[in-house]
Formats: sequence, C-alpha cells, structure tokens
Amino acid sequence: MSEQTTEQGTGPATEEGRGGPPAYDIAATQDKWRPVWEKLDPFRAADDGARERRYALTMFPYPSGDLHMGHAEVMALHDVIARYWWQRGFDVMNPIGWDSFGLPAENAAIKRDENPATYTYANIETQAESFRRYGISFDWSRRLHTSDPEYYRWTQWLFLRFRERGLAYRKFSPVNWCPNDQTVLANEQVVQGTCERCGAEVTKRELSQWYFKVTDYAQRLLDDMDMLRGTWPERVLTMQRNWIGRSEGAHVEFEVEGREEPVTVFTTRPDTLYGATFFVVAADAALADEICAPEQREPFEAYREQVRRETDIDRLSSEREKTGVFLGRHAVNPVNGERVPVWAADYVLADYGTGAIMAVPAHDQRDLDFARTFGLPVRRVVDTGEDNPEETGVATGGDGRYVNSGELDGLTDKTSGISRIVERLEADGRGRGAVNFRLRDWLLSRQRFWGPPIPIVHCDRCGEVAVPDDQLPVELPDLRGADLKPKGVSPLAAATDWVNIECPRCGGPAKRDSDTMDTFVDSSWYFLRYCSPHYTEGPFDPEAVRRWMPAHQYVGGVEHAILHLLYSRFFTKVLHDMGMIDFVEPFAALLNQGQVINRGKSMSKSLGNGVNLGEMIDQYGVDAVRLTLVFAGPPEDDIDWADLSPGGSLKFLQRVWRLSGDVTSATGADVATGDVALRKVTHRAVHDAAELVEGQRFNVMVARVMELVNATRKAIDSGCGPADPAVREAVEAVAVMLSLVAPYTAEEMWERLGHEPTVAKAGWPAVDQALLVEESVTAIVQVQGKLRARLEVTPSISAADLEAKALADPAVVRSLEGKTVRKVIVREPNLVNVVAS
RNA sequence: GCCGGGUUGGCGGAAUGGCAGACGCUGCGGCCUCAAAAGCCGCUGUCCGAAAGGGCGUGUGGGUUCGAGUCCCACACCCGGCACCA
Repeated sequence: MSEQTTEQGTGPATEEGRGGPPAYDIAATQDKWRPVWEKLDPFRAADDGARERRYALTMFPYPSGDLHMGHAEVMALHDVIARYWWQRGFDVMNPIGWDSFGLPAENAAIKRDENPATYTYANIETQAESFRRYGISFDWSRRLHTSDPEYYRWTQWLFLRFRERGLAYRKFSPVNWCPNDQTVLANEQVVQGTCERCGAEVTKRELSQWYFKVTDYAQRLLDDMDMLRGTWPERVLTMQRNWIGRSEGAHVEFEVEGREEPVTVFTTRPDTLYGATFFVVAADAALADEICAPEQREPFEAYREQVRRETDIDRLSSEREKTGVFLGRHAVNPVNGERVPVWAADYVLADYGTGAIMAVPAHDQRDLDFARTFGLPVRRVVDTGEDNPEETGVATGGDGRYVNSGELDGLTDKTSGISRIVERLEADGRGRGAVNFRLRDWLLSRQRFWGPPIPIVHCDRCGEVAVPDDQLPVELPDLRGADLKPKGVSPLAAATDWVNIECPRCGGPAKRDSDTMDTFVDSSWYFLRYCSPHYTEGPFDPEAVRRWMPAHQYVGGVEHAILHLLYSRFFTKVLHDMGMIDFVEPFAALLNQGQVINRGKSMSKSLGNGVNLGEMIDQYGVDAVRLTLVFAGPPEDDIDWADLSPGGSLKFLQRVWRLSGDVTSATGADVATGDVALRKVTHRAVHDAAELVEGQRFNVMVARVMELVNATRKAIDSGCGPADPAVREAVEAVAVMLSLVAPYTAEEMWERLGHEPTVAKAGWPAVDQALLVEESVTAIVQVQGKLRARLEVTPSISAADLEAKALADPAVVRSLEGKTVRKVIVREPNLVNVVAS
C-alpha cells in the first residue's frame, strides 16, 4: 500500500517485518481512541462533593470558520492544567461553549441570503468536531451557545435587573459610530480612533442609546484588583488601571455670566487656581451652546460644525494647532474674583470631567499652547526654578514655591498647596476635593440583528416599558439576506410584525426597542451559566455557582484584557450587590497565552503567512502539534511557528511510544526491587513536573519528561535492562505526565503497558520522598569566586570536612600557589569559596 | 510624556544570590546499510592551545556581596497599554 513512507509523517515510519523498529501510526491511534473516550466520557464533572472541585475555564470561541493555531495554542495550554487537576484527583469542571452572536455571522448571512443562525450553527458543529479530535478534556454536557433563546432569555433578564437598579439607562448623546459596520461602538471598541473590529475610521453621531453604568463601579474595579495581584498578569492589571484612569483633584465652581448656576470644573491642580487666566468649555458640550453670547453665536456655531466633522483620527493627530472660539462671556475665579474670558475649544472633551476647565497656561502645556495661539495671558504661580513658561513655551508642572497665590504664597510643595486651597474652597462653599475617572459608561446598544434584542417596549402613553419576565425571551424574528443589510438603524426596526406590539402595561399600540445588545453582554456572565447550564429558574443556580465559582483558572488571549475582563468583573460585582453571588471577582487566576505568529508577523491572509492547523495535524498528528505549542516557550510569550519543529515533537513521541513496547516486566511488578538510579530519576521528574505545572511552566515540565525519557532509554539499552521494574515505573510515569500534553500517545502507551483506559484518570504518580534524597552531591570549589574544582561528596558532609577536602584538591592547591588564604566560605554540601590574596 | 514587561549561544529557551546555556531545534562527526531514509551514539557559546588546561562571556556603565544572569542605581534598546483625560 504505502511504498513511499519516507516522508516524516503520520504513516508508518518503517515497513513491518523488515527488522526495523515497529511503526507508530499516530493517525490510526487518534481514530482508535476517540470513540473509546467518547464512550467513557471521563471528563464530566461529577459535582457530587466527593472530591474537591476545580473550575478550569477557557475563553469560549467565536464560531467563525474552523479552529486555527490561536485556538490550538490556548486549548493545549489550558488542557495541561485541566488534565493535571484530573490526575491529582480533583473534580474538574472544564466546560465549552460558543460566543455565537456577532457581526461576522450577520455579514456572512447577508452574502449568502440566509439567517445568521444557519452559518453560526454550522460553524459551531465544525469547531466542536475539531475540538473533539484535538482531544481537549471538555465537559460536553455543559455546552452552551449565547445565541440560543434559552441562553439569551437570561441575558435579557439580567439587563432588566440592571435597569431596575439604575445600572442600565438610556441617554441621548454623541456616540462612536462605525460607518462600515453601521453601528455604534463602545469606547472600549475604538482603538486609536478606528473600529476595533474592521479598522474603519470611527465618526460621531448623536443618538439615544442604552448604557451600563460601569462608572458607578470604577473605584471598586480598581480597588479589587488588589485581590488579583500575583495571580493575574501584571500587564493586564496595568491596562485596566490605565483604562479606568483614576485621577485625584478637586471640583471648583466658577460663576459664569449668562447662567444662574455656577459651572463646576475638575482639576488635578487646584493649587494653581490663582494662575487661571481663562476658562474653556468643550465646543460640543451643551454648556457651550447654553452660555454663548448672542454676538458670538455665529462664529461659535461655525466652529462647532467644524468640530463635529472631525473624526477621532483628526483629533488625535499630534502637533496639532489648538483651535477655539471666544464665547463672549467671562467666568469669575472663586479665589480672587478675577474675570477671565470663556472660550470654546475641542481640546477639552465633553464627556470627561464636567466638559469645562479652568486654564492655567503657566503650568499646563495644553493650556499654554492655547494661550500662545490666541494671545491670552500667562501667569506663573509656582516658581519651579525653571525658565518662565511664557517665554519658553514650556509649561512647568513640578513642585516649587508658590507666588502670586494669596494664602499659598511661600509654600513649596504641591501636596500642601493642594490641601490648603481645597480647605479654603470647602470653607467658602466653592469647591471640594474630588476624584475623576477616565472610564466611560458602557454603550451596549447595537444597530444590528444578530444579538439579543433589548427587552424594552416604547409606548407613546407609558414611555419605556420593560418586557415582563414571563414574556422573555424576546426572540429574534426570522430575517435573512437583504433584510439584514445595515441601514444605519437596526434591521429589526423594519420587521413590522415583530416591532409593532401592544404595550405590556396599557395594551395600547407600542414598538419594541429594535436595537440588540453588544455581544460582550453575553460573554459577561457565561462562566456563571456553565455551573448550571440547564437551569430554568434563573440565569444560574446560586447553589451551583457557590460550589464552583470563582473560576480557579481562566486562560485566554490578552486582547480581552480590557473589554471582556473588565465587563465580566463589573457584572460579577453587580450580581454580588444583587445578592445573587457571594464573591466579587470572577476569576481567581488568569493566564494570557502569547500569540502564535509566523516569520515574525502575526498570521494573516494578506501576508500569506498563515499556518493551516488542519494540515499540521494531518502531517504530524494532534499530539505533536500540541506538544510543539506547549514546549515552545513560556505560555505567556509569543511563539513564532517558524522557530518550532513539529517534526521534532513527532520524533520524540515515537521515541516515547517505542519505550512502552520495550517494557518486559509484568504489570504490578515489585518496583521496590528495581534499579535505584533510574527510580531516583523518575521520582525526581514526577516531583519537579508537578511543581512546574502548578507554576505554569509547562515548557520546562516537558523538558523534565524528556530527561526522564532519555534516562529510561539509556537504562534499557545500557543499564538495568528492559525487564527491571524500575523501567516500567519510569515509562508509566512518562505516560501519565505526557497525558497532559499528548493524550493519544499516552493512551496508546498505557494500553501497551497492560492497562485499561483511560490514562487520563490514572492518577498522578506518588513520589517517594526517600528517592528524592541524593546519596552524593557535587560540591563546587571556587577560588576568588572562580570555579576550580568539583568534588563528589555525601550530602551529610560537615563544613570542616568539606573545607579540608576542598583545600586538599590539587587544582585548588595549584590556583592558591603563592597566595595566602584569607577566608573560606563553606556552604555544605554544595560550595566552598576560598578567598585569598 | 506616564504606566507595565523585557534584553542569556546560530535559533526557541533553562538556571531557591552559589557549576551559565538544562531540554529541544539546527549543524557537524560516527554506527547501522550495497546505498539511502529512519533509528542509535557523540560533539556543537567564544578565543588561545596538538592536548591537558586556561582566558572571556547573560544589552551598557556603576554598586552591594566571599560570590551577581539573578539584588540596588543610572542608561540604551525592544514589546505592550494609556495619552489634548484637565
């Protein structure tokens, strides 16, 4: 049949019966064990309390196309942890599901003239099949899809609970708009002024949209990160911290002509209040429109139009000239009564702080740039010893001596300056210490079809009315093809039969809210649903959640460092406040795997450097691909496929497999009589491997197993021989340890060793502490810190004996010639360092 | 600019303050073979040396220490985040 099997591949490496080593057919092994495992169903969480529970969670996939290298890597790493826990005797919950709402399915459906569900569920089946083949230890009984009505019913239910608590609200304001996807975007989905998904330049629109009030939780989202320090990657915590963007300062009230109420500004430098020489309002804020003097209306409106046309890309371009327009009004500085002109400008943002600032050009670069552009005065109130900003054009932001600052004059540091002025403002009722956040509320409405409908009805008489719980889910109508085309309003708005209903409150004519929710809402609580995926009384069974959550380990890509993880943390806190759960952080530990790149660049169609996972698996087998990814380096580092050697991995697996055929002792042979040297290597390897897995150093764990394999090979060929029970012990240990990474090969070995499936539940080998003790250690002898000799000594050697032995060593004597020994440092039994001169 | 992470052979990467380079890839040599493939064995940081042996080596410069890849200070470069956020 196969006359050409010389290619490194999955076929038999050698023809049978020719005296060569027997062949390991990885493809046949995969086909052999899959049905056996499916029948055994070994990875179903028992949830019976018999064993300690562990929740292994991996970020659920989005069903576009088949699995790719990225999935392969994250799942391989994740599975090491899950399978290790099984071997350690835990009751593991390792669920899988699909984040199955979203735009790509909708766009595909338009092209194919079908309902997005068709494409979505077909892809899910393809991926599910691939995951099964890939041998991940998922508990398939907990499978969920966020686009199933029985799932999104509860997404809608949660939305309504949030709304009852004032955490979901509608407001009319400028929003980010993606002209390509024809929908609004959350702040988190705008990257450098472009759409995170499609890369189109984001523009602004004024729309009435639903928001989640994440800002109410800003401080807690920040504070609770303390609990995650050490178990979450530092960079994720940093990214969230940056995103939340807490800043401390003060609110200061300014009286403004043409307005009854004073205008509040936020500033981090209230101590420079005496240096405020003008006042700026965001051009697109309602306040600017309100206070603009009649004679300045024309230029103001022209300017505002210009600002509105700008995209974020324009705004962000650096070295940009400051623009603005005088509003014909003055504001009054609350500490010195000075009248300062009020300007509108676009460098002040409408949705940060109060949308208005006091401008202190001497000590803020942006204000200084503006002042120099429009010839506004600059007054220095902090003398930092640097040159006058008015002359240099460089604002000074550091500590210094206060001048021209009334009661602050003479103080020399910011901290006391700030507290002094805040006290004064509070006493005068003109301000107070305040904290401000960069974080904005989460815009959750989307003008697209393939998402959970927002369960709200708009009634002319009753206004906004929640769909009663017993009428949930609000299911999507069966739209397809052209009906889904983006038109700037949700496709649902045109589905008249669906949109027009009776008001649930008054029975009068009403319309459904035709927007759907951001798919990040779906993924903000799926990990809770997994605990009781078929529960019908609520989104989750509180008892089941109490048993499993928080997830012990979450594994996924760093691309979700802000979006998904921040939202999930927010949901968790809200559910906690609702009394539905008793913890405040959903994920106890987080592992961000690196990306798989190819030839230095991330894989993409346009670069033509994609590596096809299916082809790799066909060529090298599942186990070799998984092994390659796990062994490549630390899990959190990017790995370049071009640097890796799946052929080498396959070679190793074949070597290991042969090992299992070489064992000639019977199962249950008395290992106590086995070769001690090999046994020591085995027990050391098992001991180290456990620690390494727990420290998530999977690549090093693989290296330890390789060392054991090498030692075993040697023992068989030129040591104790294949019949020694220590060889069986070693090979069995290899099979169990390898089952975390290469389950098919491990299973095949296990069978060849005379055991019943499945090796996945064989249990982590017990370590005999006595075998970890070495009977001799290599002590190193240094002279002046340089290595001069090695000594084989007993671990119990005394300091004096070791020193004597070291000083007697010929090499040491030689290097001490003509020198006087000043000092000898002895760290028995490992080291002697002789200090001489 | 601010915050976080990093920099070790030809390559991916190992090293509780104590033998730098584990494990693997690549390369070279050998065994087996008519030959090759596969497999197995050995070598593979760099310089001097026939060898024994020795010098030098973890981005740069300082410091602490008997001893520093590891700790401290300064700097350079790379990666990631935030950034007209008051």
